[in-house]
Amino acid sequence: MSLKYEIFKTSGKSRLGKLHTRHGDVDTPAFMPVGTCGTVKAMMPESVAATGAQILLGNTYHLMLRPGSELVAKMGGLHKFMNWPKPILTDSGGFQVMSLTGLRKLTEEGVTFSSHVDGRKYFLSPEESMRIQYNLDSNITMALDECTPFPSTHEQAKVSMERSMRWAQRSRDAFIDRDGYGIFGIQQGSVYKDLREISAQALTKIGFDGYAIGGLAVGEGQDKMFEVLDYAPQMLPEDKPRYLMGVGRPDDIVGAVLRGVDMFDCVMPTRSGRTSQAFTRFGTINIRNARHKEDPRPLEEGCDCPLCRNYSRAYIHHLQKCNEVLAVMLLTWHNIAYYQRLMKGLREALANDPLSDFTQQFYADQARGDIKEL
RNA sequence: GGAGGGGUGGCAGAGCGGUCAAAUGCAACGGACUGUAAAUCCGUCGACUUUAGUCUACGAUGGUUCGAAUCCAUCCCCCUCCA
Repeated sequence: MSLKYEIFKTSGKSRLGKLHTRHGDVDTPAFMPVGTCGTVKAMMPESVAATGAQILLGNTYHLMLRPGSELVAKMGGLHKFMNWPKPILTDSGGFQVMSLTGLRKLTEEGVTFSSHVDGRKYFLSPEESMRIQYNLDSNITMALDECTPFPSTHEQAKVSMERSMRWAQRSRDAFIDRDGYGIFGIQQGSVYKDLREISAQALTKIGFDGYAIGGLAVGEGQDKMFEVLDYAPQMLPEDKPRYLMGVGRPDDIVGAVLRGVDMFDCVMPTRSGRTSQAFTRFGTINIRNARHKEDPRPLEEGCDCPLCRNYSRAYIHHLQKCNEVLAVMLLTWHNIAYYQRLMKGLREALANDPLSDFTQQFYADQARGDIKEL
């Protein structure tokens, strides 16, 4: 295999590790900010790096439409194109199979999308997804899958998962091995344990550099998601990174790390930054709320992001009310910084047992968020 | 002085006899957001009670009418054009 993964220490089901890629290392547990269209919305790549992020997520479907993977290749690859020299993982388009239902047609061969931009038709097969991600120079290519929607009956989830497994094989076959690059398979099976098991076995048999858990955080709720995570990670090879796709809220991430997950991505910190929700040690804050109008305090005491270092809640509230882009930029920066600080805290706790001290403090702090005066 | 056009909920602005507590937008207040069709979407927005309902409301007063934001009279303001 072409991607090296080291596990330094485990604590319960949790693991402290490091993933080595051609473009640098990634300490795990890791959170990957989402940069769908070749940019983390409202952030300069240098700023994203300043938060401590070591790897970004890009998207096959969106970059295929604009500007096209050939152009990105011609411009020297996605790292150079977007000025992000560190590792990049690209989603295969599998999430769009679910999120763009109605704009796509699914067959055994692949998916035909009617572009949400101009209606033009695009065909995405496992082979085509591999070719595009190769063009993008992605360090971690994701197999093309179908993110199974929730709720799905056992039968629907089975049919969907089985196709994803056939596509996983085709993805693996079409993937070109290179040093410092790798491909991850994606487990499906919705909330059904037997299907998750079959899926895990199929993927393990094919053999990947890492294994993702897909089809979660799609509306089933945290309780059900944790039920699945109580067993799903352990079904996957122990010596490879495990990536929970699209998750999540801070407490989702902590809960998943405790259950043995190593990698995460989510639009939550960036999207929330654009919709005035800020994440803090003491829970979320909607900076648009009137109670912040005359609050001279920083958003989060002790945070070293530019927002918290230099501006008051009153000022961010004002910027937000005026629809100023700076509000979006600063809130996004803060949220990404918060997520990276959370991951760093988890890693440090894992390095210096016991992890339970950290998680106990985390849950206690989050609970205090109910006190609105904070 | 002459001619004309207006005054509607925080603002702008529809409505021009009943289906009007009054469209729509903005503002205000709150909520949602999980591999990004999202700087987006949803709700509330006269008062009191709340399935329902009661009361006070479209410059002011009086009138016509079963019924008026809508028609008439008077008054008070505002705007445009001509002297």
